Order: sequence, then structure tokens, then C-alpha cells
Amino acid sequence: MHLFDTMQNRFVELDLRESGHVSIYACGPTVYDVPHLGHARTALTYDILKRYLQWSGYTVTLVSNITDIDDKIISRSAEEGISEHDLTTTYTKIYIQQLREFGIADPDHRPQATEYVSEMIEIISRLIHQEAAYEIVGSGVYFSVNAFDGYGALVGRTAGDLRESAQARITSDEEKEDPLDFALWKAAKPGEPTWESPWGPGRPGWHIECVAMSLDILGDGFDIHGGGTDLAFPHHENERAEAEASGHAFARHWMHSAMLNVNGEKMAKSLGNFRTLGDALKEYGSRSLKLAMLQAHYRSIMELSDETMAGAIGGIERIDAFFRRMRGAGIEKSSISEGMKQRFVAAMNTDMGTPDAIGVIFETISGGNSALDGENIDDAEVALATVTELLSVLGLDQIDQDTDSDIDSLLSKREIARTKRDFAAADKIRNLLQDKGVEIEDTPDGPIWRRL
RNA sequence: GCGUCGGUGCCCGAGCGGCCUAAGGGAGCGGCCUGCAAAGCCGUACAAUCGCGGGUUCAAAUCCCGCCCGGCGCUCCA
Repeated sequence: MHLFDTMQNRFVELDLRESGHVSIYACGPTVYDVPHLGHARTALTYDILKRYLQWSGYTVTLVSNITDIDDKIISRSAEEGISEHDLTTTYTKIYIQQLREFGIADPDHRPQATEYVSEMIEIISRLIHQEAAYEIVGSGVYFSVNAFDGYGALVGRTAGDLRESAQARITSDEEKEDPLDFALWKAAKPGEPTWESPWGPGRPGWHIECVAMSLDILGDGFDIHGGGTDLAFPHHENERAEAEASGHAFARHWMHSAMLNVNGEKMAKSLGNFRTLGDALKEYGSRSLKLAMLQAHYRSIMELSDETMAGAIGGIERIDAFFRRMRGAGIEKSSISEGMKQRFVAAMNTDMGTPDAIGVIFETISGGNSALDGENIDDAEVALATVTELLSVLGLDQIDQDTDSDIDSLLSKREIARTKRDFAAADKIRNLLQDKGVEIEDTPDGPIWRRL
């Protein structure tokens, strides 16, 4: 499988630490609010990657963290007058629950930052020992960017470049040796949650938690580190510096998924333009939302407008109509089409090309529908098997047809009326069901129905 | 400002030197099927053209140069 590696800035063949096993660390959210669609898009990217790799025969370990200590959490809990712990517990629960509703499988591990403070302290101690970090008494411990060759390489820049473009922004922090140096440990301020450390009470700094958690669970030199593009710098670059300067081999590959925009702007809590996952799930349903997201490549910016969603809802309807029709005709799955499977695999192997992969599925659906029209049962069976299999790889499995004896009995009454050519009576039943939100589709094999 | 990614039909969105007379989805139109619908199928218009202008090449949406426009990043954001 080829993926675009941010660090190498090109497409590379996945080069695994251990053949047959893929270890992935995907940066999760800071839980101070409900998840929005952007979080969902990123989580979906790594969920699909995992599903696809597993389907391809790999063993996959996916770790996705929850960051439950940072400045925003502290200020939000102060605003709401509840403890940091209560705040993060609440939002962690909501995050997990809504991702499940969205149809994203739980990662294999979901570590929380606050459970890893002692590991973080250990890494910081080692960094100080290696002279890659220094303490400023009363302020905290800082990473010394000068001690790490190639700082900035993840985003294709040099420390010099960064210093230059940082000048305008950074309020040159008094005692830091270099304006690029960043906090590893922050000395306690009144009223903040704190942990004991060799440098006095304080709390973790720049995303050292991800280093501690990824190395602890996945080990040195794990395969893929991912997250949203907004994390590439400084978040991920700082992690890389921390890990490698402390003597650990870090991620072999870096992946970044693109932002989800609203009216041309990044969806973000800070911009106040976000749409929550919960609301979107209610409005569009999980499968439509997933289809919409997967119809855009994970590395391209996508707009999620009502028009986009209308398109995706139509797509899901097409998929479901296909299954209803096959079921109604009594078609059973047979073996899957090798040709279509190969095209699907080729699309996915090319940097996880889900839009192309979905194109292959829709073409199979068209082929299956045509086959059924032509009473070519063998081909219809192959199409049904293929569509079922490939959709499951993308987590877009069909919803099971529900059963309802009341509807069935009304349907048979209508069929009797229709045989008698009493269309007035037949249409009355159809309207009745329509009012109940049930739509009838007549097929040569009898009527089928669906809930609207 | 610096860096980076991108600008493809009515909308979304693939394609990234010849297979492009530009995939796939949605919306439109015509036909078939149907008692009528729905679903499906077939056909079809929308891209004589892929932001604009140059260039390279036998050949460019695809490569190069310039310009315009937009996203993201440049200290705690997925």
C-alpha cells in the first residue's frame, strides 16, 4: 500500500517495522467540548485505514488518545464551575459514544494523558540528562530546539525558517534560550491541577503525552503516526523532537488528514462555525455522513454543505434500493468479482483512494441492476456479493431490513386488490402506508417496502 | 510576509504526460418498465474543455514559468 508520508513529502510504500503487523497512533481530541464533524472526519480516516489493512490481511493495532489536561480544559472548567476531571469525563464519554453512533470502531487502546504523567516525567528527565532540555526555575522545563537536528523537517522547514516566521508572533519569552524552545513541564499556577515532579508541582507541557503513550503502547519505531494537518506543526514536530532527542526511534511514517471547512473556513471550535457530530448524525444519519466524507479524499479539504449531504443521502438511497431489490428478487450472494475487487484494491492502495473505491462499488451496483433486469441471475449474485463485501470494508454495511407484520398484512391486502384491478382500494392502502412513512416499491417478484 | 496544498460540469468529486471523446455520486431532460407510482434500465444535455497567460512535448487537465484566487500552518486546534 502506498501512502503520502508527510515527513518524506512524497508517496511511499508502507515500510513496516514488523511484516504483517501495522501499528498506528492517531491523535485524538482534547476533550473540553462535544466533538464536531472535523473530529469525526479524522477519526474516520484512521478507522478506514485500519479496516482496509485488516481486510488485506494485516494485524493492526490502533491507538487513539484522549487529551484530558491542557489550558482550554482548565479555563473551560473554571467557566462552568466544575472540576477538570468532571469536565473531561463528561466529554470523553460523549466523544466515544458519538463516534460509535457514527459507526467507527473503538481503537485497540484509548489512553488518557493524565494516566501517563509519570512516563512523561521520565522522558523529560532523560531529555534534561541528554542536555536537550533545561529548567527555568519557577517557570518549568523547556525543550532545547538547538539540541535536535532537523527541527522543522516534518513540515519542510528549517529551524532558521521557523525562527524568522515566528518573530512576528512569538512574544519573546524572557528566559528561554531560543524563541522556538517549548515547554515540556509547566510549573504550577494557583488553582490549576498539578502533579509532583523533580521540578516541583506542575503539569505536562507540549504534547509530551502523545510521546509517552505511543511509545509505551506501541513501542519504539511504530509504523504510522497520524492526525489532522493542523497538528503537523508544532504539535507533531514537537513530539518528534521530544521522542528522538530522548533516544527513541519514533514513527516510521506520518499521515495527515485535511480539514473540513464550512463556507471556506476550517471548522473549529475557536471559530464558532462548527457543527456537532451529534446534530449531523441526527440530521443526515451515520451512513450518509460517512459516504459524504469518503467521497472526498482524506487529504483534500472538503466542504460539508447541505448540497454535499443531499448528494450523499441520494447515494445511500441508491445503495439501499439495490439491496432491497436483490432481496425482493431472492438473489443470494455468490463469489465476489475478482475484477472489481482488484480495481477496489488498486484504488485503496493508492493513498487510500476512497472516492475511487466508492466509484467501483457504484459501478458494480449498476452492473448488478442491469444483470437483474436481464434476468442474468449469476451476474446479479456476484454483484450482490461484491457490493456487500466492499461496502463492509468501508464500514458502510447495509442496514438490516426490519420486519413488521402489520405492514406485511396491509401489503397482501393491497396485492389482492391489485389482482382484482381495484386500484382505488390499492392506492388507499399505499397512501395509508405513505402517511406512516412507509414507501412501497412494486417489483416483478412482489412488493417491497422501506421506511422513509 | 514565509511555507504548504489546491482551483475540473449545475453541485460534490476522481483523474496527475497518450487508454480523457474527463470516473463515480447527486440534481436535469427524453424513453422503457409500471394500472399509476417508486425503484431500476437505456439514452441525453450540461467540461470543444480542466482558474488565467505563456512554454516544453509528436502528445498536457496532467510537466515548467508567471499571474490571479482560496484553504491550512507559522506556540497548545482533528
